[in-house]
Amino acid sequence: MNYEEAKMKFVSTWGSLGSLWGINKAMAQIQALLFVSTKPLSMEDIMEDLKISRGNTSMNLRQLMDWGIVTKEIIPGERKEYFTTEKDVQELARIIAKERSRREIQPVIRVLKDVSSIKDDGTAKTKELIKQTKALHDLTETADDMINRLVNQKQNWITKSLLKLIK
Amino acid sequence: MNYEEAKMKFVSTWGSLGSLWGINKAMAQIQALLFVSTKPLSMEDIMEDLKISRGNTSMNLRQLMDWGIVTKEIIPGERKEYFTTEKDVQELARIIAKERSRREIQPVIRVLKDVSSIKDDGTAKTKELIKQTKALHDLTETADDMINRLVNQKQNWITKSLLKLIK
DNA sequence: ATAAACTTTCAATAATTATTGAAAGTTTAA
DNA sequence: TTAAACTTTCAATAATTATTGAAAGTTTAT
Repeated sequence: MNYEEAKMKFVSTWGSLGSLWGINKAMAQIQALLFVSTKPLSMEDIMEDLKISRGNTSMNLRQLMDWGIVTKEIIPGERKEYFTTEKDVQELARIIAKERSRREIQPVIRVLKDVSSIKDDGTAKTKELIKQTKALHDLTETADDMINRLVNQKQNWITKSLLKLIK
Repeated sequence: MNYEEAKMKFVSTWGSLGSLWGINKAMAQIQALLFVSTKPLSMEDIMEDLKISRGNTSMNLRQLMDWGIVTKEIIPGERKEYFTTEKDVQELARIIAKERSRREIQPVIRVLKDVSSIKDDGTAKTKELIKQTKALHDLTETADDMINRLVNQKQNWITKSLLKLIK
């Protein structure tokens, strides 16, 4: 496997993994491309390499910037805008975890709280609904909290946490 | 909010959250419905409650069974098949984490390993590709391993882990 | 062996989501 | 102020994914 093959394989695999962290294919591929690039890339560069349209590139770059994963780089003397992504994997994990929590997990926690707070009318089915949604609420909230703690220990969080679990 | 409203709210929220754990809406809604039901439900029951077709119900129940989340319940004297879901949230989390790891994370880890193992031809771009995919490989592998350790401590894993992290 | 009761399969269709491309918008240089 | 260089927007379209429903398949009771 040569450089180009390996790069394409990485970009497309990372792209199809997008669903795992809740973003679309093009968005994940753009991020992957920037992630292994030695220098900032222009919109032209990205369009050409991934064979996607200008509009698509523009929209997905904007989304990546909203996530805080990609930043605009101004190169003096150049008219074009250039883009780079966060290169540190741990910082990347931190940003992604935080955003997913905010966008998807928090709203669900709120619904679970509402549903599990309905008035207990004494029937078995109401009791079951309350019990089960409460259990789900507690699990979701605790897991979310744990992940946030983990990722907010900026330095080497995974290694540290793992050590604590093993000992 | 009365029982029916609360139940529907829970089922539809959990359904739209399906994407978070990598399954489709109907599948997540069926699981949600079983999760708060006081008794096993038949295909009829599910179709009626969620207003989805027989085919859809059948296919999604099969998938839930493949995941190991839902099981068939034979009720003596009854011709119909009945279904129940795992009711314990921690066991549920364990199953989901394990399946997602197997289905999605492991294949990606393999690709990252392959890509990061290409021959270093000395160029800056090859060095960058190797370095970055190796970092991603290590992060992904360690995170996956950590999650597996966490969820395999069947009893109260979240609480225990959290305590270890706080102290 | 037959038929009723039930489940599965899968081609057709619908719904959703992503992508394009061209027009409108913006910025910069002269 | 003009025009070139570039980016954004968004309606139209394409691609993907989910859903239906009816025919085929299976099981059970008689």
